Amino acid sequence: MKAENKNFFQKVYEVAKHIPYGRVTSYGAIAKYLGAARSARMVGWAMNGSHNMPDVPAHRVVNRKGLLTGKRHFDGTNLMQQLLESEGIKVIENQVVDFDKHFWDPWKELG
DNA sequence: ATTCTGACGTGGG
DNA sequence: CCCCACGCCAGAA
Repeated sequence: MKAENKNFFQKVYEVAKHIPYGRVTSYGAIAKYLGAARSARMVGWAMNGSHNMPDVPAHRVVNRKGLLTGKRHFDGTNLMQQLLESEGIKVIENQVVDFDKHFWDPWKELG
């Protein structure tokens, strides 16, 4: 793991921490915001390492369709969905309802 | 070194 | 909307 990646991870965590309660965003949005639009997968990988990090709501990060693709990386089978629903976000068939409505744009909030 | 695999996204059909 | 192919890059085997 290169030093730059570590910084990249840190940036991802920082952005993720800013996701407001009851809002969601996509991996691609974060990647683009960080200037790594072509490496959206790395954002997901960064989330893989977010387990150690406190205050990193990985459950608020989904793919572009609002699909809870990372649900299996959480403990249990529906922890991710539970967390989202506890924040007032409806989830049906592993998919966020009204995704565009709950979508949080990093550009809009962070500049 | 090589070949998958994957918490993704885009574009064509 | 769906499906498919491709680009992307870090790990695992």
